[in-house]
Amino acid sequence: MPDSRVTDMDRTVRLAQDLLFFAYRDFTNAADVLLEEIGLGRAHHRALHFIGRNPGMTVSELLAILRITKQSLARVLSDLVTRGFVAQAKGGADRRQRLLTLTEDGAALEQRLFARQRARLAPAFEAAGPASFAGFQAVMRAIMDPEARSVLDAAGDTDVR
Amino acid sequence: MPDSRVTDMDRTVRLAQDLLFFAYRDFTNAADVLLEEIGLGRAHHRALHFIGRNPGMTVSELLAILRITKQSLARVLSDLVTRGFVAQAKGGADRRQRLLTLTEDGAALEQRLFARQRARLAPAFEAAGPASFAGFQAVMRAIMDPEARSVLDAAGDTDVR
DNA sequence: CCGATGAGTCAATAATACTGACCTATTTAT
DNA sequence: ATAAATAGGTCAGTATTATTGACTCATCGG
Repeated sequence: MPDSRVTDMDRTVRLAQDLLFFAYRDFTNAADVLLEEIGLGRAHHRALHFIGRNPGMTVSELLAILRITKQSLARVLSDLVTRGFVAQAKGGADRRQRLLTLTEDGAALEQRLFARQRARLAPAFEAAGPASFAGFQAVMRAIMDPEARSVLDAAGDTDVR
Repeated sequence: MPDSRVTDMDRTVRLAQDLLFFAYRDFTNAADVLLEEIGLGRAHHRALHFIGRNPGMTVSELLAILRITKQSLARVLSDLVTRGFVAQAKGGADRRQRLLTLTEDGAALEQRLFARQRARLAPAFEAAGPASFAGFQAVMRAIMDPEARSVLDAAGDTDVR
């Protein structure tokens, strides 16, 4: 008979799997109704979010964050450019690059989508309290790839408005 | 000019969006290589996980957790039954129900998938410490639908082995 | 017995992703 | 100056996961 002991950490990890699934499911769902009205999908929302958060980012940087292929992003991005939500500008230092920014319309749309998710998240954070949020942040950072933590730290800098 | 003040909570929510995206992305990625070897997808993994966690659950219950349609689940479930990872038994009380359980093979596969995600999560939890985990748990619970919290509490009971 | 429910199924479609190949413009290194 | 590498775009084909809507069958409950 194999040793199939279940450790405390096993139980903790099982719980965390459930927590991640349900919280992420309901977090993403929050913006879905609005997205459907507008005729965009979650992939478009993700692109809007990260471009809004890192204005002037390159296509390569966005690809690295989303971890999808160039072809998958191409459709999403061309939708957003065609509909006037995202603008592309030639890079100053490197003119091969296309620096991505939200247009005024894009920023307005992103704000509306953001408001939906804020309505879901803000009460949760207020209920849990700042100490819990700090723990949440520490754990989430520890889960992700080290490279993602760097992106996160860099994003904070450009978040001034 | 519209009032476009950015509050502390706005910044907190923005950060949380990033945290949720990156942590979930890398958490789910952890099992992907193994899934591909076996020829299954993430949808199959989710089903295996929840059936393993709630042995004897009905198809309806699984649908409610995954929040997908019957048709989407049908393909996934029939794959898993055909390949001998999931067994269906007629309900005792209500014989219309099909009670879902993992077979021995299914439990073994789920263990292997679990091990991948544990390898990603356990070090993160150890690094963050128990206090942070408590905060993480509190926040994640607060984010999800109240109904999901009930499912979570119920799942804990059947997790004895 | 009859309406409601749990489950399964058919057909058609959409969103998101993939691989692999290829092209242009531009930068960087030799 | 030229060659290799890089940033970005594009074409064609395919896979996965999801959708809607309509329908069947078995079983449960009043």
